Amino acid sequence: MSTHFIELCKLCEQLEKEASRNLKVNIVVDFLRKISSEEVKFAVYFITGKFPSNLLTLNVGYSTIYQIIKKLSNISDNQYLTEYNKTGDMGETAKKIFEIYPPKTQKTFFEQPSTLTEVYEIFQKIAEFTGESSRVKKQRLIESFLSKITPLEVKYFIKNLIGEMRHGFSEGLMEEAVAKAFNVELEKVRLASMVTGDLGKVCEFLKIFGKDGIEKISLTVFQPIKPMLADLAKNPAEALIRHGGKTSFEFKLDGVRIQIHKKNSNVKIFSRRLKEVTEAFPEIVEKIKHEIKADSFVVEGEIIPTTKNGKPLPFQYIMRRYGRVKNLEKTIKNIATTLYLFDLLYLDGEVLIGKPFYERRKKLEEIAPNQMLTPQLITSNPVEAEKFFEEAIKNGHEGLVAKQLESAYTPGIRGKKWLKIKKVLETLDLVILAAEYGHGYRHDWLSDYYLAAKNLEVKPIFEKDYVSFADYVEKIHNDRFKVVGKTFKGLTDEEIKTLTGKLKNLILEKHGRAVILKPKIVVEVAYSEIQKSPLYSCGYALRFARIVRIREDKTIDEIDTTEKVKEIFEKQFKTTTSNFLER
DNA sequence: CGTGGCTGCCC
DNA sequence: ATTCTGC
DNA sequence: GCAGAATGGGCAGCCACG
Repeated sequence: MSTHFIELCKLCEQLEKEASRNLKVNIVVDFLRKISSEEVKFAVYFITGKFPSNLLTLNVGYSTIYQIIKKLSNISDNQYLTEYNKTGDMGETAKKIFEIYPPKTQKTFFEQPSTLTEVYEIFQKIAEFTGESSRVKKQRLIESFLSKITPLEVKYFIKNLIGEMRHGFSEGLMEEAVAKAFNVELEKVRLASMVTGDLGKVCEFLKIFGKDGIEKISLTVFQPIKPMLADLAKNPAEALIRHGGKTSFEFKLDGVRIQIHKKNSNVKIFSRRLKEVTEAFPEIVEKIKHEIKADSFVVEGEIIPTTKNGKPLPFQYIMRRYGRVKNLEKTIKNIATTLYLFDLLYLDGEVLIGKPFYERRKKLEEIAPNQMLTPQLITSNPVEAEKFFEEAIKNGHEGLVAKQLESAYTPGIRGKKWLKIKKVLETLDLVILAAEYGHGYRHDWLSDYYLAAKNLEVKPIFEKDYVSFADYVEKIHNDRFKVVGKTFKGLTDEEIKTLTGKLKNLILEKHGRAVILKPKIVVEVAYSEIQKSPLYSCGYALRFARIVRIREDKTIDEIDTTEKVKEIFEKQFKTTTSNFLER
């Protein structure tokens, strides 16, 4: 017995309206119970709005969908904008538009509503189109499907295409629903979801084999596992207290987190989101094959970009290696990598994720050479811990990760067993030069801000001097300011609301959902690093910028300059990698 | 054949 | 990735 | 305290288009 997609859409509408998490879970529990084992995994994907990333890659985003909506309904940009501004949601906007301007339907006979299986097959086909004119084929397929279904189905089909559900029911609550629907302990569902990376499959398994089926799901070599996440701590001393007085500190390295699976001579490398990236790192594969003394294992670690001497390079360099297929050999010569391992999840037939961290680390030390291990210090002394933190920074790393010695590997759960402690840089005082209306629940507020520093080196401006919106904003202000980043983080909803009121009085120009502002509002901005920017005209950008507070006491003459931004950028790498700047 | 826009994924 | 918010 | 929503910079690949 198959389930109609429209039933699932109605369920999502209920979730959207319901605030209570418990009730949301109950609604989904009922749905999962009555659905067939063939379709239950599709329901899991469609409700959470996420397909396992190794299963389907659609290569369809906002832009494509926007074009499709426009084409099918034949509306203008302004009509779309007016409708979008009411909700800030693309799926809802399409639903409203199609109710008023229904697409010309191609159906000549009465069509049955689509089943979950049929809808999934559409997604599969979208993913499968590659190569020449694949974009057109994807687009045509979506167009023909959207013109056959109801506006409500359009809404959720589109939401699934972009993966933004906004109904407050994501993977965490789905795990609860699955546990409840099949009468299994939540922890067991979580574990199964983590070792398979596919909650839909777990659900299908439960449906077919009943509640005992879940015992059969366990870590398997070449089946990537969801990584354990860390919470934030302010400093090493706080981490010590939260871990009960004694803990393990490791350098926090700024690269890409990977897990490496090996069985006999076969090696695979997976990313944090379980994508296989083996091909990008042939030198790592060789190291793993020759330098680790075990036949089969799953290890976890970080690959960082380094000079040939092993000194860390900025994060941007690893991105030139990550996922690279073209010019691999040449890039390898220019950007070396260093692998640091920090965990062992499986070794020669034994699953270790339930074992305490200190035991896993000990076994890791037995099979891996010392220089391949993340530097570690186990201590109960806050002074020593602080020294270790300083040492990490001095060596060009991000800070420390504290790991509770007794803790099991609980992938996905952001608990307090692992704590990250990151270095803090001096803040910058910047002016808000432009802003954008937000999306979803923030659609009525100017919630995204362009941050700019004072520019002392003003050069003559030419008509054609800009390519991006940020450049245009600078031009409007005669280049007196330079944009160094954008942020939506740091302010509370109340502050955003109040600020929106103030900013509306400063509008110089409107551009779609963006506004250019008179330079007036000064904010103190924190960030984790200053990066080289190919996007902004001053050449620098803030990484992870967030507003600390609004500086009512400061005028725009008192904000920081691009010179200062440059100084901080250069200071960042002076101690470690002085020579990379010249390259 | 080069380039720009879009997408996915890393942090 | 970071931050805030409702449950 | 957890789960979810909102959304940053920047990299490579890939396709569309001139």
